[in-house]
Amino acid sequence: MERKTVQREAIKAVIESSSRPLSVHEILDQAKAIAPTINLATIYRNLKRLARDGEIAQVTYPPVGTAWEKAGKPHHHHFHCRKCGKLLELEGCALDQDLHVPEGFKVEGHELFLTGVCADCA
Amino acid sequence: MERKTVQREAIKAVIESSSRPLSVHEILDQAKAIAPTINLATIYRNLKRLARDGEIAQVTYPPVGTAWEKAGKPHHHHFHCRKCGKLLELEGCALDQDLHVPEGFKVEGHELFLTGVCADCA
DNA sequence: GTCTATGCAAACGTTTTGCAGTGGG
DNA sequence: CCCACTGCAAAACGTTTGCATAGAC
Repeated sequence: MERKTVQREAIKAVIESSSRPLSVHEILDQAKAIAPTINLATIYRNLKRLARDGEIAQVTYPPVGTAWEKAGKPHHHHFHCRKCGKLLELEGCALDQDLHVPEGFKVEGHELFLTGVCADCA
Repeated sequence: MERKTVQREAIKAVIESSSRPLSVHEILDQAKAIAPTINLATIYRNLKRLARDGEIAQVTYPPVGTAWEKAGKPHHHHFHCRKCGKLLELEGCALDQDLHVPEGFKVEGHELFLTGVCADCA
C-alpha cells in the first residue's frame, strides 16, 4: 500500500510550484528545504514513480539533460536559452498538423524544442 | 598537423554511407570491419572532432541516446519508431514558420522529433 | 508490528581522460 | 625522426539498485 512521505510530497510540491521544468539537481536543492535528509536515490525513485502515476512528466533536451514538470498541462513545447541554459515553457504548438511522413508511417506524437536567447538574456 | 588515419576514415565512411543516424555502438561495430583494432575511446574522440570540423552532426533523442549523421544535409527532422527503436530520417520540415514566442525571445533554431511506428514495423 | 520508502554505498552504462607506445608524414 | 593519434585502463558522470533500517499506517 502506498504511504505518504515528506520526501515524495516535497518533490511533488517543488515541481508543481515551478513555472518551468526543473533539473534533478534543482529538485534536490529545493526539496532539501522541506526534507533536509533527502538524497538523490530518493529523488530518482520518486520521479520515476510520480511519472508512472501520471503526476509529472519528463522533458529531455540533450544540452540540458533531463528535466521534470507537472503533468496534465495543455499541449506545449519548450525553449532552450543558450545563454542561461534554462528550459522555458512555451504556450501552444506551431507544428503544421498536416505532417508528411513516408507511406506506412504512423505518427503518434512529437517533441519540439526551440533554441535561442530568452528575454532576460537578450 | 592533422594526420589521416584508417580509424578516422573508417568512422567517416560508416556514417556517410548510412541512410539514417547511427548510434555509437553501430559505428563501432561497422568501423571494426575496416579497422579491427578500433575501440570506443577512438570512436568518441573522432566523433567529437569530426563534429567540430563540420563533417558530421549529432542527433540526440533521449529514448535512443546519441546518434550521428553526415553533416550538410538539407534541413530535416527525425522519426523515432517505438517498435524497432531506430531513428529514421524525414524529409522537409512541417514547422509553421510563424512561431509565436514571448516578447523579447530570439529563436535561432529548432529540433523536432516525431514518434510512432515506422512502415516496417506497422 | 508490519512492510513501504528511505539513505547509504556499491554498481551500472556512457562518455572522457592520462599515459605509454604506434605509425603517419 | 617527430609528434598526432591510438589503445588501454582508470576516472568521471548521471542514474539505478541491494540492503539494512527508519517511519507510515
